[in-house]
Amino acid sequence: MALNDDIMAKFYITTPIYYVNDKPHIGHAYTTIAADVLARYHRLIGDEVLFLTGTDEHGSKIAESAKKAEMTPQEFCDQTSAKFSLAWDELDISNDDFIRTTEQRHITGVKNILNKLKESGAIYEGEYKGLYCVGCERFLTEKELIDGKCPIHKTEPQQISEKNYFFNLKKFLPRLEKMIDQNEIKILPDNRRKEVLGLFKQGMDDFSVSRESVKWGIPLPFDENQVAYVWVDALSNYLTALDYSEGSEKLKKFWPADLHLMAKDILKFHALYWPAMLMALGEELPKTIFAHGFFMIDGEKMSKSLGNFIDPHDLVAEFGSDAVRYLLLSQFPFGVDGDVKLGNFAIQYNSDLANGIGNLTSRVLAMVEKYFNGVVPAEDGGLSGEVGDIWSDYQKAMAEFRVDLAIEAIRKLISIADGYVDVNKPWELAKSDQEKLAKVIYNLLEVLRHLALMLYPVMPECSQKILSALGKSDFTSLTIEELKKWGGLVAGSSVAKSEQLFPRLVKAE
RNA sequence: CGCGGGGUAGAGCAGUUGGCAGCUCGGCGGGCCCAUAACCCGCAGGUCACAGGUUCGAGUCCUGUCCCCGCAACCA
Repeated sequence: MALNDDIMAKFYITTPIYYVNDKPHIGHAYTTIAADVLARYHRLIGDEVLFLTGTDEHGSKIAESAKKAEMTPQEFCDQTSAKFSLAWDELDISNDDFIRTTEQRHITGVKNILNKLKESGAIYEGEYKGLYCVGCERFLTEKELIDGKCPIHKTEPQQISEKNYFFNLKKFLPRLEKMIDQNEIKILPDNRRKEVLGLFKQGMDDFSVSRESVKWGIPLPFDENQVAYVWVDALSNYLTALDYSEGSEKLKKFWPADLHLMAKDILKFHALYWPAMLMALGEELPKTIFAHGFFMIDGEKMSKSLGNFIDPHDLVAEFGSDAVRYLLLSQFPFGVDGDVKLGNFAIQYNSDLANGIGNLTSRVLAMVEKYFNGVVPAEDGGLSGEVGDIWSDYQKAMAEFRVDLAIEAIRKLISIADGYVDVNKPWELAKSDQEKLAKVIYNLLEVLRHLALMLYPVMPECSQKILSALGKSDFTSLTIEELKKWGGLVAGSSVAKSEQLFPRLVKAE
């Protein structure tokens, strides 16, 4: 976040690119929604945002899957990649770009990167030794073997070695360790940072950047018989989306990335391999790498064998996009692992969204209608202090990428407003004190405006509905300082009733 | 002794630098009638996994023990 709110900053945020060997599931959605919330928040505070997501489409697994589906690899990728795009549309994801590793701009960029790495001397030739199964046409690990044989073909794999190119990771480790240790490159949450620092102590080997046996990939520019190893290919997307080359305007404008967001499983690649590659390239390192946790579904790990992957599409169909975004992010603190009980979704939907946001909006707008014919009746500052405090909490949370705490702040604001109604009893004031009634209603309306603004990153649709009921739907031209200032609503302007934001779900118990 | 995370109210989780155990949901009791059978207040419910230790004081720091879960096989 910009320390100085009146200077417009850029904010480059990424999700991992998702591997198209799989359909989008709730885990992909979690990462992407979180990124979207942060991207939208940064737009709200006036940053120029580049929010990137996309799909990772190379590798022998893809080629195999395509074969099974009787398609060319490209057709297969087109089809699955489209499923991700569609899923993100359904969830109102506001990504500015969607990169696919089979796109020409990516292929060109990766070749630029590989050439540059080669020229810098970071890449050297070596031998990759392993157990190769002819039937599978790939290397197997020791642990895949059953009785020393390939579990699929029941044959003993051959011990062979192929020529490979390696990246000289070790050379960059001392400098990288120092930078991470001194938080020049921030790794969050803090326990993940410690985990990464622990890896340095265990020691790490150079990694291979190419494969000879894989055909579906990007050929090395200096050796056409090899294709780029999946991580070199995939990680590069953060640069190739900026048209990585000497004179790229996008690169100048947006690099380095402000935030690489991902789940904890691929932290190692982002915290070690990627920065080391960037050092070799002579590029700046990402400012922050944030690895969030995994979740379990009803106490069980998400896995293919258990078949408990959830399709975000089904959730959206049941609760709506806004609610899914809210519910997923409010299950547990952002960053740690947590358990998601699906049965709680409907309960929480009713308590937080229907009874909370929906009902508050409804009761306030109904009172304006009833007591003042839908006209903002006065101006007052009765709740400005409380709202200011909530803004502080909210912005602090967002600056620390703690989306869950931002939601917490929103909940608190709703609770304040509900309590304010109860204490002031507008229905009694209507009979005794019109002047005070006008002020009370004004304060509630103004709270609604602030609520809607804070809601915008998390639930854009609901936010828009509230703002347009208040006649404030166009806020993009205003700075955050202007927006969050108390008194945005002017006496005499008219307010519409809103449709039910979150219809109550009938408990299916 | 592979590395790491964790065991706090019926459920899901917070507890920052040690200073009176909190939040949400659920349960029970009251209040209110503007609102989506919504809202507000109060109550009950915890030996903070266990055993030691440091301290005026430990959920928090130290030592040990037990249990759960990740990482080496798909996977955010």
